[in-house]
Amino acid sequence: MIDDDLWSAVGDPTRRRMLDLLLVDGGGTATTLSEQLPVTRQAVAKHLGVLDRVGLVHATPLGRERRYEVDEAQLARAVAQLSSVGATWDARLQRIKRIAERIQRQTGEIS
Amino acid sequence: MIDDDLWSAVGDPTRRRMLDLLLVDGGGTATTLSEQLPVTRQAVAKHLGVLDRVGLVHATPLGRERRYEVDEAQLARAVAQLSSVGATWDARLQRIKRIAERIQRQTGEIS
DNA sequence: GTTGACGTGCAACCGATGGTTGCATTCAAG
DNA sequence: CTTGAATGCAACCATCGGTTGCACGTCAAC
Repeated sequence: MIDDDLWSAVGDPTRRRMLDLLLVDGGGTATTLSEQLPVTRQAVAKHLGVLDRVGLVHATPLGRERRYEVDEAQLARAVAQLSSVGATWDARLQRIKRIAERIQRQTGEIS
Repeated sequence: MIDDDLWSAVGDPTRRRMLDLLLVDGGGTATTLSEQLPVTRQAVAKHLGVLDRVGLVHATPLGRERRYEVDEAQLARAVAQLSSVGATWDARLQRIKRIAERIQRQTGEIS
């Protein structure tokens, strides 16, 4: 079954870009992330809270800053669910297509 | 580039279930969908509006009802984008892992 | 044709959420 | 100790998913 919390966490475009930045930079703080994003630091902080709550990132206090890093295992889980839903729809599409072809073939035989 | 509108359209769990129902039933109306969902007809109607606006479904007035069907090509596009983002993250994760291994190897050589 | 039932559309309302601004707090550095 | 950078907290606003209520068509049956 799919985890709606994980999906909706990844569903927000800003959070997706944040995950991307955290991956390429190998971690970051709310301030450093907000500098590379079109939103304020506070908005980034809220998003980090959401990502933390579903376990996609993990915070470590470092001096006066709060460094966040991606939890690779959890992100891998999220990726797996994405591809799972995609595969389901893909299968349904192909099934519909097969049925459509079969019906067309039968109709052809009848007429 | 990724299409945020398409993504956020399939980002909602109710809309995902609606797409699923439309696929297995081969189409439906706001009323028939709401009977198979834990939300009201009006909520379903709003979601159908969203899906229609991004081209994932297509409506055809039929007597007094309004029948909706999935636009397979557009859904295929959405699936492609899902797997695209997933692949990007997957690649980043593996790259990080490779770098980590290399650093570990170097550290091992140094120490 | 009227009546009634079914399906739809529109509007108002509510709670959650993504976003903002502003301010208080903490901690490193001079 | 004071200053500046980083965080945290609170209030506020717009949007969105969801609801209820009502008005408008349309099909069918009397």
